[in-house]
Amino acid sequence: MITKNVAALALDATLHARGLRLTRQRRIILEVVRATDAHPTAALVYRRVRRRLPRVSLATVYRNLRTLAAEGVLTERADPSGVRFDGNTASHDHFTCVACGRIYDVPARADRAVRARVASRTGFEVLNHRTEFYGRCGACRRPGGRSPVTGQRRK
Amino acid sequence: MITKNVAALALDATLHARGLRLTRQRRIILEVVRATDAHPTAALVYRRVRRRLPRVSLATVYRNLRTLAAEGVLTERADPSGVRFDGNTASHDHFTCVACGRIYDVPARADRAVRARVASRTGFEVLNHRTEFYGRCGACRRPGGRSPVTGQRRK
DNA sequence: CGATTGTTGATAATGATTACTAAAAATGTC
DNA sequence: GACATTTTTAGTAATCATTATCAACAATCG
Repeated sequence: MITKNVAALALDATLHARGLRLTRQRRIILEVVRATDAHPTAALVYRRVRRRLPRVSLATVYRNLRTLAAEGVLTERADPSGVRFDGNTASHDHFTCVACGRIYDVPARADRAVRARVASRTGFEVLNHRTEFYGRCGACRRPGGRSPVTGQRRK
Repeated sequence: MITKNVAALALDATLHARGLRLTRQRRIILEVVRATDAHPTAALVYRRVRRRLPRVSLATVYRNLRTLAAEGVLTERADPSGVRFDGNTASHDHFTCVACGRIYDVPARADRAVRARVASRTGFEVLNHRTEFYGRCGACRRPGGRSPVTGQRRK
């Protein structure tokens, strides 16, 4: 490839500093994760990567999601439905709709007071924090939305 | 059984209202989860229950953890290391030590303002929220604690 | 008691993730 | 570019956690 965009160059440098290479597979896997805010599972990433790299192996997808998460290039999240990945590495919170299961990003408040309070109470060193909200999203609150109990559409 | 304590009676009533029975297995599984604040995995619960009921089946443990969680008698939590259970159903936050992996309970602040703010910003209905803190706990900060990077003891 | 319903233990089945390995690709050196 | 070295890949087997199945058992109710 003759041209590379700036982001790819920066990423390449980041990886190289750790003895890692920016392969075609790795780049596309990252692009797929970054292209959505739907917090995809490994299986979903695999399906989408395969549209662009039909011969990619599922193991390659898993391996790279893990590697990229370890490098901090993307983040890993777990909830009872399984492990999900998030290309948005900026600090942010999440809202999980108990009716439809969708996970929405919520901008984090700039709130170092919260960390400081926990640190002073526990004596622990707080490096990071994230809040998970649970409730019903706009779509599910409206008539026709899904009930959180029955999962059926409301009228 | 001739005597039952009040808690067991209340639980029995709760379950009966849903057509569920308080069996020996179910009661002991719950007791085991409640007896620790270590947020045990299903495998750990199984090992401990077996000390009191040597013939219990792993499937019974899974089945009941799921059932009890569905009844709201205990809660289910997931992180990248897997699914864990929490007998403390009071609203509280968590602190995960990135060095040793231990999960500590952190008393929740009485903070409806946080929920209200998210609700007004998103238009969603917020039913619940929980904050996850990450950092190094007291033991791991001290000399001899584990480095979050290498996992080795520090000197 | 007898009928009904819920539960258990044992184990098979499933699904997600990881381990393994020979071949291929990327990188560095001349 | 050719070569040696290192990393990565595809394909697949292995592992691990969880769930499904089902016949036997236990609790509950009339």
